[in-house]
Amino acid sequence: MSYDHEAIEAKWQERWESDRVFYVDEDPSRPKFYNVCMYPYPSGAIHQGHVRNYTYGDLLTRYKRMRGFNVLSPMGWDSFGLPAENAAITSGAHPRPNTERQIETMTAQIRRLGSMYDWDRELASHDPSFYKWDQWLFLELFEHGLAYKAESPVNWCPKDQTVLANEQVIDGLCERCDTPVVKKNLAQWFFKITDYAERLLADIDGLEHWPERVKTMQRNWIGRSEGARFRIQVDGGGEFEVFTTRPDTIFGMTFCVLAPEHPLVESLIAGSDTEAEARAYIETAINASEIDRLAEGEKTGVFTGAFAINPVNERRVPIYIADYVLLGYGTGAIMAVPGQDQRDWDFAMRYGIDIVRTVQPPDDWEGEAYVGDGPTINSDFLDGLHRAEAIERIIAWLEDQGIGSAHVNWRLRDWLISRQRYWGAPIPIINCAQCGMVPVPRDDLPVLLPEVEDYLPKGRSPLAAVDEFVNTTCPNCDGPATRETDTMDTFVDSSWYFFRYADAHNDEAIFDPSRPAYWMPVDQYIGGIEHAILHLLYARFITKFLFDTGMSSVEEPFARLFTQGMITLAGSKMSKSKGNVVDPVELFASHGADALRLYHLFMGPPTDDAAWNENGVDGTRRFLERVWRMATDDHGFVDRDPDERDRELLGLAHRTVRKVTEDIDRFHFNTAVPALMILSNALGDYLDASPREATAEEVVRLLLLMLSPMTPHIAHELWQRRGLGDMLATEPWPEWDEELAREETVTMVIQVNGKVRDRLEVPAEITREQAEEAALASEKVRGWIDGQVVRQVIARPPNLVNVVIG
RNA sequence: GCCCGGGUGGCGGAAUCCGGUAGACGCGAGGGGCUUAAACCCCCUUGGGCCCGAGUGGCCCGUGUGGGUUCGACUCCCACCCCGGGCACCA
Repeated sequence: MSYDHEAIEAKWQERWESDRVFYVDEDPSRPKFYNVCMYPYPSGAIHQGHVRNYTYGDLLTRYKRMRGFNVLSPMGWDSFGLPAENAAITSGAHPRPNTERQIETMTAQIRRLGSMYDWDRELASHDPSFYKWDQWLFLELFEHGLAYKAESPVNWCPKDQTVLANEQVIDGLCERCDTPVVKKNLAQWFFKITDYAERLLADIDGLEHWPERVKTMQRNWIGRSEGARFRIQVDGGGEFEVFTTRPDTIFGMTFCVLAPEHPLVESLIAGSDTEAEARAYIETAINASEIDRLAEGEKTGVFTGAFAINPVNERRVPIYIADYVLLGYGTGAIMAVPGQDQRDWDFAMRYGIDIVRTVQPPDDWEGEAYVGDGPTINSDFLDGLHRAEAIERIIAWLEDQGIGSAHVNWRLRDWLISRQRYWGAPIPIINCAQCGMVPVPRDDLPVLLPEVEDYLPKGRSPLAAVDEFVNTTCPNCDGPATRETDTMDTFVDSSWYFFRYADAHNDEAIFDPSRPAYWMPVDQYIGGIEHAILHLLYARFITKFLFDTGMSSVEEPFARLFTQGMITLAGSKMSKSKGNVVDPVELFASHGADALRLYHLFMGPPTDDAAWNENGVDGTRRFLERVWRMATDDHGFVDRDPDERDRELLGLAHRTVRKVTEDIDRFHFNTAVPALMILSNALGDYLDASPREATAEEVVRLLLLMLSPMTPHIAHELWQRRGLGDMLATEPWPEWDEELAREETVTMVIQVNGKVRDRLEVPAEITREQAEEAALASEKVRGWIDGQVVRQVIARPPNLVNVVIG
């Protein structure tokens, strides 16, 4: 190791910090660039995923800075929530000191990477000066009718002992610990994200610079369905409402199905012949974990003993209970049309229920339920109409009868934000026997999270056991009252923290709107794909809410989103639990931050998962060693006029500037790095011959400028040593000269019938005629043509000529 | 089942957007130089097969499979297979 990375890296990290190179303020005279990497939760040590993330982020910070932008790149800590709390429990330490120690360690490691931030804006969500504004935001939402408490079946993780948002349940398992989630009926706090469903969906179209797959995932999650809602009478009294996307098939309704938890069920089965059977079925269905319930298979159900009246034809149809109907979607009850729905078909076949087709399938139709379009049949006044028209007619009819109307249904459900865990922001509500739910006055914020001895999860919030926290007085009537003891989901913190960076020390307000008005939207947001739905959807929702209340100047928080791939080793994601981590801290010591950064940039397309190669960092280190040697060795420069070799090398250098610039702009870092390697290899060859000082000097200068955002420490050190300046970071990004970048000769490929038969060195400005002539004059080509007719000559000077013979 | 990605040497990958030299660059491997020796460093070879007069040589095959379009296809179109991810009894 010929260069001392430890010394150089420490030196420059110190310099950038003491010179405050990356600390910024609003500056209307320059274009702004707001660059944010998703803030990490303080796990205690950075891993290669962080390194990848921050390497990309820092490259962009430095590059955009050199391109003349006023770049804000802040850093903070997602320090509340389950991961931080579980980490504390594992280590036996209290969450607060444990979290703060971990933040310290990670801060040092992030600094060691040489990635630069405006640390003056650092924030941490467990800090009362931050979560005070979570509580403020909660009150805003509450007062706008967008935060409410309701009892409903919620997802409960038995291991973490808390409820989870729908978004945190993956395949019926807890997102955090993979424990099967069960349903519980609990009174919980929700944010009414469904009020924003329409806008959250529609505005996805405007997110031009978001990955298509993230947009698709959000669209699916929001899940808009158009159809109708209408009421159905129960024979003998009572009614229920159904939602359908196919009201045009209503004449084919031969039974109805209610979800096992549907509130009407009890009165239907009470005293019926099948009561015992029904109760047993409901018991099983409700107690089944989500994962069992979702397993697609035989449709099962039980007859309630009651009948419903089909409103269009007065037909009496049986009402069943079946767990393939979900309480949480639509109305929890359906009209079943087996002729036009495969699930209903399967159910009808199993229980011997009539099937009436209401859409004429094609003549060659051999399937079961027909879901395609066709003329309506067996449907009285709808007969002959196709789907769109039939839907319009039947909705008009339902409206006339006063029993239903057109309806848009959403898959998206309200965001459950209360958690029965210690490590979060207390919900700022006081319950008073006289006044009901009373918001904590804003002047009394923050509601401090009490320091407790016992913070272990036990099925209800640990705060409930703290009398001095729970017992308070009502802000309204001064009578005795109790506090809410649940804490807020940590995703509440991350849904607005990027606004706070713009005005991080404001203790009068969540932020002064004029400050994020300068920085927002985030120009580049970088993070993992795992946040495609949860965090990004919540952040979009809260941004829209802040927009509506005049706090935000933008409706969408993130103009460009970049989702990086995972780092894998031996085929699986690097993780401590799998024991296959490669510790970045060890590599800082052995190879240096620059070599590690460069390897991350080089290893593959940033969006793709990348397989870790243990020798990869050796390779990038070797490259940096060569750059070091070339820039520091005495090469015995020759005093001579520039010749062909100089022009060629300079031309390559300018072409490299062009390529690296274009590649960085489109996030193709993995091809920008090889371009620099090629240039440095060419420079090496050049220096071995009879180098001319002026040429070598210029090429090294360009090389260092381009390396500056990628491997900043070594680039800065060499820049300074060569007397090019004192602070490379503030130099402008190099321009390329098209004239110099032009190649004088190129290799022209000669094909015969599309196969390469010869290669000629030709001037770059060769004309079509000259190219054709040269091709036909080629010895090798003439050998192939020999005796055959040349039918066509396709010339694409200066790269290719194809001679078509035969 | 539906919706996104993707399939190229021993490995990561390049070329794919916009059809025109497939395998850049790096890793690994093999050979050689330097060295008492090793490390470092440097040089050469490295998709598969074949031919000869052995060169600065030539031919054939080759980008998941099968078709198609084209003078020309890793690239575009159709069908299929496989891998990864997302959604999913959503009415």
